[in-house]
Amino acid sequence: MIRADALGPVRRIAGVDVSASRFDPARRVHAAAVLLEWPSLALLARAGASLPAPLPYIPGLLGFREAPAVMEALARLPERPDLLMVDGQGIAHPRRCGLAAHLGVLLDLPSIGVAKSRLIGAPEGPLGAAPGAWVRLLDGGEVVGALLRSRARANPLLVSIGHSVSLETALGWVRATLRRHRLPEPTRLAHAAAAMVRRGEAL
DNA sequence: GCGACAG
DNA sequence: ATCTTGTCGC
Repeated sequence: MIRADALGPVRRIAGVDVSASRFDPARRVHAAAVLLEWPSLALLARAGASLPAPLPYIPGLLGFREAPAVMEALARLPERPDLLMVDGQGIAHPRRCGLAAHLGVLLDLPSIGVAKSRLIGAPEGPLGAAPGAWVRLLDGGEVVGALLRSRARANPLLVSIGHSVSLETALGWVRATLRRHRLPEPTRLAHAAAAMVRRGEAL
């Protein structure tokens, strides 16, 4: 995986997320991909895919569980995005291979991980209370990501690079796609879409 | 051995 | 992740 910026002009941003029911005997993983236009953030397309989970949820192995369904959903989009935002970690992972890094490499797409909670690492220091404040996330002396205060009084987002994007650029894109919610639009809309796919509703 | 642990 | 509506507050 490439940790430096290697992305072209960004016109389309895709957001992906997965939803699953713990009671489903088929243990299906429902993935959704949304395609947004930059800079309007207008919704261009949505697609979903449901596949049986290859394995149960195991911290550290999320990529193997969710990547297949996510890749199928992305393949069903009418166009390939220029940038991918994923609900999960990028390299802020024990072996630097979280879901976002996993997907970025397999698809060779610039990718960013936007997780809602921490898997590994520790903040370099206290995080400011003001929206936009951020602090680096360290693991064994290595910078693996950042905590970003996207909204006042909301738990910070864990941003980490996936593939072909630097951490500075990743933070820039996350902040650029934030609106009035805790999660950036690509991930927020993908989350809602994935829930619809799970319920069998039309996108 | 004891905790921690994305979704 | 999911079980789940309304409600309190900015």
